[in-house]
Amino acid sequence: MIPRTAGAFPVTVDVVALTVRDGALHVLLVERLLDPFRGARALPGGFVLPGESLEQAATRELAEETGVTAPASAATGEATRSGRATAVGQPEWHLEQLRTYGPQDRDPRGPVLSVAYLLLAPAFGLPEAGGDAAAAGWFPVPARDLAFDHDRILADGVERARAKLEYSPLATAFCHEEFTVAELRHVYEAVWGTHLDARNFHRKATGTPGFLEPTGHVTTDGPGRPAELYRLVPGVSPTAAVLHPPILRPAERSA
Amino acid sequence: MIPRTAGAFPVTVDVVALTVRDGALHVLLVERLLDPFRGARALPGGFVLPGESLEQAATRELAEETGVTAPASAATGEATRSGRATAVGQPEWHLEQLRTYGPQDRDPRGPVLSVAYLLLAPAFGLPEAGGDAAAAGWFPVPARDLAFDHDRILADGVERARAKLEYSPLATAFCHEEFTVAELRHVYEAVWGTHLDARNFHRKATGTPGFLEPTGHVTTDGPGRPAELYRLVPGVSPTAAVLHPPILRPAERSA
DNA sequence: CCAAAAGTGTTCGACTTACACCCATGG
DNA sequence: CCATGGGTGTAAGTCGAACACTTTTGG
Repeated sequence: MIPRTAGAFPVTVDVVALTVRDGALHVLLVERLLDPFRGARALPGGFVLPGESLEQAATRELAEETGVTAPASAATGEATRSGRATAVGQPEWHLEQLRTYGPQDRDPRGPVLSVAYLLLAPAFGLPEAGGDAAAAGWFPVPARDLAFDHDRILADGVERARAKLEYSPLATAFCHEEFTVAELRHVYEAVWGTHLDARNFHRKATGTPGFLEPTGHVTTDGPGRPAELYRLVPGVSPTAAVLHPPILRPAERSA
Repeated sequence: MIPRTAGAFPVTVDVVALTVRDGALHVLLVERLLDPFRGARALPGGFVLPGESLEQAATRELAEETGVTAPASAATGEATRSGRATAVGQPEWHLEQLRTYGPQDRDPRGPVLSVAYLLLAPAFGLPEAGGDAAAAGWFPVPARDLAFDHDRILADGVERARAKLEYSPLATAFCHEEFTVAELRHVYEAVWGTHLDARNFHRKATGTPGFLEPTGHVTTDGPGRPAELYRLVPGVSPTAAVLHPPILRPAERSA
């Protein structure tokens, strides 16, 4: 039924896993144990196996290479799968398709198609490396000299994350379930690399409908007045929902 | 070198080709001559051949099934290929990757990966059908009961186009090289399905930096004062550039 | 009491909107 | 001259930026 002239291509998934640590954006990278690019750093990823969906392949490769796993019981949206990592910090995930690269001129072994995914998570520890990779770790963005065309894929993933912070509740994907407005603001500042006015941000974030819901709890960390804790309004998808009005980055409005 | 457990997947490209005709958004559809879904309407597309890039496959399938061709001499951006159709109206094209679907549960013949592309062009006539398709034609959006998962792909493409009109010069891709402000406004109105105030739109469009450049020419079509002709500022990519401030659709600002 | 962080009120300027008004052409 | 569409001026409302100010904790 499928024409004989049609090519069949090996397909890989590569995951741009981003988090905010120490006030800066970090990406999850592995060191390659096998050729090609042995010893180089790369995005976690690998070949899609027969019978798998792309998202299944992405979560499987992430588990094999970095030890981060998500149970199959996770709630799943249209283009988004959310899970809870059973590894260390038990953070929630948000996985979103980025774009597809190839198949020509990106792998020395021959034509390979790669479907890139963007994963956003709060900071958590890395349990172990495994599979075809060693020394999984968080590296500050931008990272350089990655294997294959991963420099470009990383740049595309970071740009997507930056853009989506503006008009979606995506920033909450970098926070734990309950968070303060200041923690949320630190996410915006880290991803955009800008400084935001704490007062105006507080009013804007709490005033945007469909975004933040107070939990009634407070934190008393460090000096200063205790902050109220918020969560994303239940039922709202951090990757699919749209904020009105948007949270614009300062440079945006230089007309 | 590539592990034997890795699957190899047939890969197709499907093109969501949009244009504005008679004040409404239309999509280019073909009638399938072969099973599966023989006789059903579908997006133009087909299998990627060995040695091809995804964009090459997209333009080849478009040419085979609809007769619309673009020369290889076209200027090419990062994720965007622009061409000039040699068919009838000689319009410029803008091709942009949409997203990837599959490989499971979308083709009765088995797992098939499909990379969807979004093509935007000014209205032009369709020369002929060919290849595995007949009766290529423009159909009003939304279209229903398309083959495979093409209903969803079309919906994703239309939503992408609607969103990108706001913050990119994408609307100019639906116009010929020189166009009036009213023609540009009709594009926004057709894609969004809204009415815009002609006076305010004129000021906004001509006042946004990096968007419109007067050519010095005028049109004298029909009654009324002749309109000045504009073009997109040279060197600006309709798909990649960002407008500041954006052209927001009216419903957007209901806070 | 003081430092520090959370949260509120207020002012100013930029932008959106609605619409009055003028301009230039065909019939 | 008048209908039609192109283009500009202007005033009211809305929103974000900047920042003074109050609140609530720890030392």
